[in-house]
Amino acid sequence: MTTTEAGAPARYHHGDLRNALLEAARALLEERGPTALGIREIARRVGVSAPAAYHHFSGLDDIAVALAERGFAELAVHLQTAPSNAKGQLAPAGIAYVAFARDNPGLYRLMFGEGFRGAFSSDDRIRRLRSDAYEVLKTGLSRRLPAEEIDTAALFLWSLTHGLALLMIDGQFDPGADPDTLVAAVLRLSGKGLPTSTERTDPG
Amino acid sequence: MTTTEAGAPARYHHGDLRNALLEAARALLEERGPTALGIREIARRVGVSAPAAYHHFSGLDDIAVALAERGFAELAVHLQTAPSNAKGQLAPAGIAYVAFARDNPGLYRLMFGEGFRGAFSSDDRIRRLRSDAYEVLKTGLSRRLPAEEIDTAALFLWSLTHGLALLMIDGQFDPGADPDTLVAAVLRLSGKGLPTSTERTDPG
DNA sequence: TGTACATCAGTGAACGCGCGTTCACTGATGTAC
DNA sequence: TGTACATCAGTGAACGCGCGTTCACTGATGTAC
Repeated sequence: MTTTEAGAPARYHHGDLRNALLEAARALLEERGPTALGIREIARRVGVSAPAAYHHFSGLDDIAVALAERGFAELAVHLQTAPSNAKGQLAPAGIAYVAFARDNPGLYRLMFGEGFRGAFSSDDRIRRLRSDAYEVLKTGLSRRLPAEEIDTAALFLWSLTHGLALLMIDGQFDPGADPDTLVAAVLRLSGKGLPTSTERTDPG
Repeated sequence: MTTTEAGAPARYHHGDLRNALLEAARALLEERGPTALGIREIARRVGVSAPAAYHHFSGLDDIAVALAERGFAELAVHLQTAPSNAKGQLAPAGIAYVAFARDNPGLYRLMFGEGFRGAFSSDDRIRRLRSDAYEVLKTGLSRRLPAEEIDTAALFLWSLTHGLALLMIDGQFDPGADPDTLVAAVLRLSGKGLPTSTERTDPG
């Protein structure tokens, strides 16, 4: 009965093809990036013909959307289980956020539309998932900030973590020996502000 | 003699094809994104055969690199001429940075590798340009911060502006009536820090 | 001032590729009786 | 318990497309004498 496990010899019906396709797609995503996502290559990796995928997805865009959905769901779990998030501290969640992106760079890029901008912008599922994530962030901030500052603060935090995550996975700078330490140091500034800063904006 | 201007009737030699190709490529970039960059389409827009481009570029990757080079050069000018940057204030430069990305979203994405990750990561010109930009940022900070804090502060600022720029050009949130005001408000937090923040990191 | 010629910057045709998707099909499964 | 049959989940072949790039070529340009 373990024949279904490892050395399963090409049964006609796969049994869990939808899942298998998504997993293969995800591996492809991490190996070659969102731009390289393709139905034929995904099917090839699963050992199935390309048209078989159409019994489970309406097309390539649909696969991309499903991957992004999984990504957002995982990210949410990741953030909610970040240590001491419950105490109202932000750094642990920020560190977890960046860690997720570093662990799943291809997926993270896909989640933000790379390669599928057209498909995503017109898809309500994606829009919903992103705004859900954003609401979680705002809720976290609501414990610590007056209502009228929450929107700006949330955008500030999201920008910082999103930017840091992307710069890291793009390899845009030398992360030093311990990337996590660097992330923590940068996030610490989000509480302290830049020292001796004196920016003013012109009135008018 | 003005025949060379507008209604120029298909001369065999173009005269300034390299430039024309880059400009057409840039328009394409903004219309359809880095993923849609293609030699055939670029040549088509200029009204020239595709192989003609090979007299000026070694291939598609080379065009992308040239575009990114122009982008970084323009961004640098944009930042250096930001109002009151000379006074050591950071907000104007930050606002200019985000404005550049908003004005050239396709180009900005390309500059950070979208669609040409492979080509860019192995290209020294790009690497050099990015680290040049980063040095400019650090120099700006050196007027206001002790040396040992500059690296972290620079990464903090770059992450914040990069993230904010991308979230804006991706249309990830409602920018409200005046996007510039929102950007200014977010950047202001980079000096103040998040109010009532008390994050600590565990020792060990 | 005129002409031969090297060089430069275009051309159209073609190659080979891999893609997403559709089609008519067939093998496997499970349910009704 | 056995059998007919609907349904589901695969298959291989094919379509049409657009791409990057190469090739042999030709028209235009400019320089040497």
